[in-house]
Amino acid sequence: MSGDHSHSEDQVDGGSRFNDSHKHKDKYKEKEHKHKDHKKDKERDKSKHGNSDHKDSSDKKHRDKEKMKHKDGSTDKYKDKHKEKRKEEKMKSFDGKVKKEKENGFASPHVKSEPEDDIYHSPKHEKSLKRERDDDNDSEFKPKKIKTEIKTENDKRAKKRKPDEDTKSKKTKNKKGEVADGKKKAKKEPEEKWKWWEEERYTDGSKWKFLEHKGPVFAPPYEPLPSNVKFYYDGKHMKLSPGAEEVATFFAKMLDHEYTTKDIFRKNFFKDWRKEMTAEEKAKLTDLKKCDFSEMSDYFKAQSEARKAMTKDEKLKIKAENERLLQEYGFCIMDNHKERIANFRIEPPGLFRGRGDHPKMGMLKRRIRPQDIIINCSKDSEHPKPPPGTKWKEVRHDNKVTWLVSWTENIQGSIKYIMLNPSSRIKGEKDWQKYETARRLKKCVDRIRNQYREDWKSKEMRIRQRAVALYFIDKLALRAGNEKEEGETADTVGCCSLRVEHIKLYPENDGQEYVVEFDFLGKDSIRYYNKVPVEKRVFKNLQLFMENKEPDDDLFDRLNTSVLNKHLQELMDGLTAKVFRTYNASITLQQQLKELTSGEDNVPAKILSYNRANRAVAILCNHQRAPPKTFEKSMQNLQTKIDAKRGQLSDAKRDLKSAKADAKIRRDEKSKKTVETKKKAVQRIEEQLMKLEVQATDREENKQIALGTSKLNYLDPRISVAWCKKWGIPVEKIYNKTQREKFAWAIDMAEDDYEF
DNA sequence: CAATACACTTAGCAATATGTAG
DNA sequence: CTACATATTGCTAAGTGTATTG
Repeated sequence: MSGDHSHSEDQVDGGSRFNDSHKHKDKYKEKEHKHKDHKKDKERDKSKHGNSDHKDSSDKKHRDKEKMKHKDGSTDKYKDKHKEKRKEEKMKSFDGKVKKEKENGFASPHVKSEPEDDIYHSPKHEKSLKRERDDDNDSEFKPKKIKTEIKTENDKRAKKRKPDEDTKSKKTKNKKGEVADGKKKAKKEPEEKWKWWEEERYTDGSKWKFLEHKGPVFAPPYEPLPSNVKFYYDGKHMKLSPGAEEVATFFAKMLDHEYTTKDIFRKNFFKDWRKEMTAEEKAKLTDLKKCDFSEMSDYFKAQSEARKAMTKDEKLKIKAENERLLQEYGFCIMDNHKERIANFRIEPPGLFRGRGDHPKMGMLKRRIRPQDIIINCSKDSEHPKPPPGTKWKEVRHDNKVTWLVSWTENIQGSIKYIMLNPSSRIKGEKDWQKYETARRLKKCVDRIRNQYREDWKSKEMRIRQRAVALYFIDKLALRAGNEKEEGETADTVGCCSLRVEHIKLYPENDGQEYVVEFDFLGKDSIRYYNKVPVEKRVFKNLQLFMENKEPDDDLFDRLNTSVLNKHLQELMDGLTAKVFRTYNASITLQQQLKELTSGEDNVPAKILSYNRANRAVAILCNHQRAPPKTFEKSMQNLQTKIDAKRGQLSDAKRDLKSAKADAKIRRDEKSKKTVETKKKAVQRIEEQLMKLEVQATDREENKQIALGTSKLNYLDPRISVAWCKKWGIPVEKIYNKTQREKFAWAIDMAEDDYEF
């Protein structure tokens, strides 16, 4: 870890900036909004600064500039965009249809390899290797053993696999045992956890050989309002057609939300609503302001009250029905194992609410029907049946992808998928692989850092830009920043898409030199605010990049994510911008744990240390949350508890003292015992008090920081597991049930000496 | 290239479940 | 038990990144 040099300090340092950021944010909050909707706080606050000072500095760096190959003065980029998403289907031809009888509601997967061979004839070579435990630095996430794989001749995509996975091919058939075994497990019995991480993985680019599922669960059909719930237009009652009424109810349900007051939201809604109206309705309803949805709104509120007030029995019934649905639709069979599906319900229709300042907010998200749905499953499985009287759009058998169901969503035209749960083999393998890639970066990060530092001096503008951007990505854990189409989404940026208006340069600030102030909205319109001192060369480069540009010009006009990633790919196999986030997050956790954990601490104190380490990462990655609505109150409650405990403690101490005095006089066994008991009591209370205090600290520090995202997505779980083992902390203290399921592989394989 | 299509990860908040104090 | 606080799960938008297409 020596290689992580000062970098780590920067990052931890970054912590203080976060507080600044929040102060800033809070101040802003007070100033600008009353805010009933905390979401709003995050929404764009275009700072007025940044416009003024990019010009004045322009003469300074002539020399710098002369050296550069500025192709032309223009700041154009690849900026034009227009998009129409539509996609065509492609069918792959597979022949051979073998249906197995069902078991457990699923056609049973072949239990031996023979049938497979029948189905997918012409196996070519393949390989697969047994994975090995990765406890040591050197291990790679790579198959170590060759496995049989089957390629279909007409499978066009067979070539897709990664080069490194392709390198050698050998034919080894060793599947049977596993298969037979797996089949048993796929049966009714709960199945002892399957350790997929001890098995070989596919190396031919296929994601599965057998896939069977029941298809999606559709949103419940619209239930028209009872006739006593009326809609009024311009004060007059008006009965809406079912189609128009449904859309109206979507709006009515959101009436309390602030965004129904937003112009864009209303405009988009009204436009889409009108599309659902009959001709007469369309003619009559011309002004949203004259629409009165209040009865509808009240009705839904009453409904939700009624739901809350349901008897236990009724609630149980609903629960049971949900459970039934889960059992029927919530699982699939993939390669001999029953696996949990993540999202088997189709998204119900409603009004789109993007995050931040979204140009499409309020648009109608339409209802998805069977004919919109593409099913993906294996040919030799029992295909899911569409609801009676309907048809799927398509049933395909593409084992180069992991999804079971897809459809195209109408707001952005993007594709939505039903996929497996994070606990599934297919997700877990990928996750594991992600951390292995980050660990490989660890081995060469010094080299890469040296290289980009060199590149700050390059005579080519694009290389300098690339190097400065990479520096930000590395040092500040910024996201890559793909370009987005204007007008389609909220205006947010990442590193490569930063604009001049998003940074401000201070040759000197608060006693520090070369300070860069970042202020922009990132993913989910979460504000990133940070002031960081940077190296002089970086600073000078930034001045250069900003020269003669307007605030809304791209800072890195000769760079985009694709160029950057191509470069990274050359530096290390599998390296992309986001690997830096994973790497820096994980290495920071490891370092912080090392630094903060103290052997003498008791369990709660150690856990506080863990949370603090986790927090350092969350800060680095800018994972924020709105302070919980009940935050103040809950802090207060905790404080009350603490005070009470303190009282208890002094009482107990007093008791102890008198018991001691008593014992001194009486000198008998009984009083000695009393002293011991009292001592114990004091100790216990002290411990409880400490626990509460620690809890208070933890909570306060966590006010607007979300730990979950980094824990789930950026921190190599083996670091946490190893830490738990090393200090004798039960892993349940760190990971809840879902998390333990997701990280089962890590919990099983990491030893106390694991090093990221 | 550059635009587009696609697949899959990452993200915060809302809804729901669970725990706990009264 | 209820009421409330807190933890967990669900939801789905919004990113990243690669392959395909023009």
